[in-house]
Parts: sequence; C-alpha cells; structure tokens
Amino acid sequence: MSLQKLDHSFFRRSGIEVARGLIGTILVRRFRGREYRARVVETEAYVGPHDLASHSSKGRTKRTEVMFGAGGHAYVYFIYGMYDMFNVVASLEADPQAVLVRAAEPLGDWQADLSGPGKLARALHITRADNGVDLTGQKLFFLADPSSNPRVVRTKRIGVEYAGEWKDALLRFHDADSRAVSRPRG
DNA sequence: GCGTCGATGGCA
DNA sequence: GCCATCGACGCG
Repeated sequence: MSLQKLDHSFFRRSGIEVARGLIGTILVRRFRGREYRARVVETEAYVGPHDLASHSSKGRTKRTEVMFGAGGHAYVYFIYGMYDMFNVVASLEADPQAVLVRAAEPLGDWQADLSGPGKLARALHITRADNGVDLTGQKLFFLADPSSNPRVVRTKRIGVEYAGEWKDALLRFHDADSRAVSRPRG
C-alpha cells in the first residue's frame, strides 16, 4: 500500500486545523533529481489579518499576495538577510491564513538537521523560487501517514513578542515525543 | 547550559 | 528600523 498525498481539501481548512493536521505527515521534496522525505514535527498557525503576528496583518502586498489565494500553495519568504521560511497557505481565497513548517525529522537514506524553519528550508532547498507552488504537485507535497499517531502539544509561537495580545496565543503545535523540535517547550 | 549578539537584505 | 533565525561566543 502506498501513502496518500494530502489534497486541496486538507489545506482548505482553518490554519489551526492544518497546523495540527500536518504534525506526523511526511513532507516530500523533489529537487535536482533527488527526493527528500521528512516527518513534520513542529508547525505554527498564522490565522488571519487580525493576528498581529501574521504578515497578512500588514495588508495585501506583493510579498503576501499568495496568502490571499486558495489554500494548498507554498508561501515562502526571505528574512534576516539569509533565511527562507516555508509556509503552507491554508483556508480559502481572500482568507489569508498560513502555517509555518518549523521542524521535521529526516526519513530514509539521508541525514540533516531540520530542527528550525531556517535550517529546514535550507536543507530541503526551498527558496523564494518556490513561492506559490501547488502543494499537491510533484516538487513539494505531503503524504498522510496513518501509522503515525503523534502526541501533539500546543504552545505559544516563537519569535513573535512584538505581536501584542497575539504573542501568547497557543498556535504552535509539536510532537511531544520528537527530539527534532526547535525548542522543547514554548 | 544559558544569555547575548552580529550577520545580512528585503520590506513597509 | 525591524524582522515567523541561527550559530558563535563568553561565562564560570
């Protein structure tokens, strides 16, 4: 039996549902003739323009445009002069929600430190060139893993101290039993 | 093990 | 000027 690819109906739900649902799934990246697989262990939800930690709270700009489209596409942005961040757009058109993929565990025949969003994107060769790609396509997609039943913990998000009342919202999800999360507790 | 800080560039 | 980060460094 083969694992099933997550389809558009998976992504066209709330950011919270998508963030929670991605824990334990398998991220598949195909790049330059190679395939990389990793088990997702940490995500964060950015739930809309009212969420002051979300880039969409700054309005619709060239950078955030893809978030305003339908769920199931990649939102990749560049930050701190050196890191690309890989996000999954959630929900429906005109409801700009997204999920930051923060950490994963390499699967199969390769090793990498994927314990943090900067490291994860770099190791998987995910860059701004992937902004907008369809996550049900061939280069970047997720597989459901029915054999995975992670114990999911919910904490506040990392690095959003500027976000006023939203800084403490419990919108970070991680596998409590994974050692690959970017930080054990939030 | 922990806190602090510099790198480095796009963005509003 | 700030930032959804990381790694190097100093401490003791």
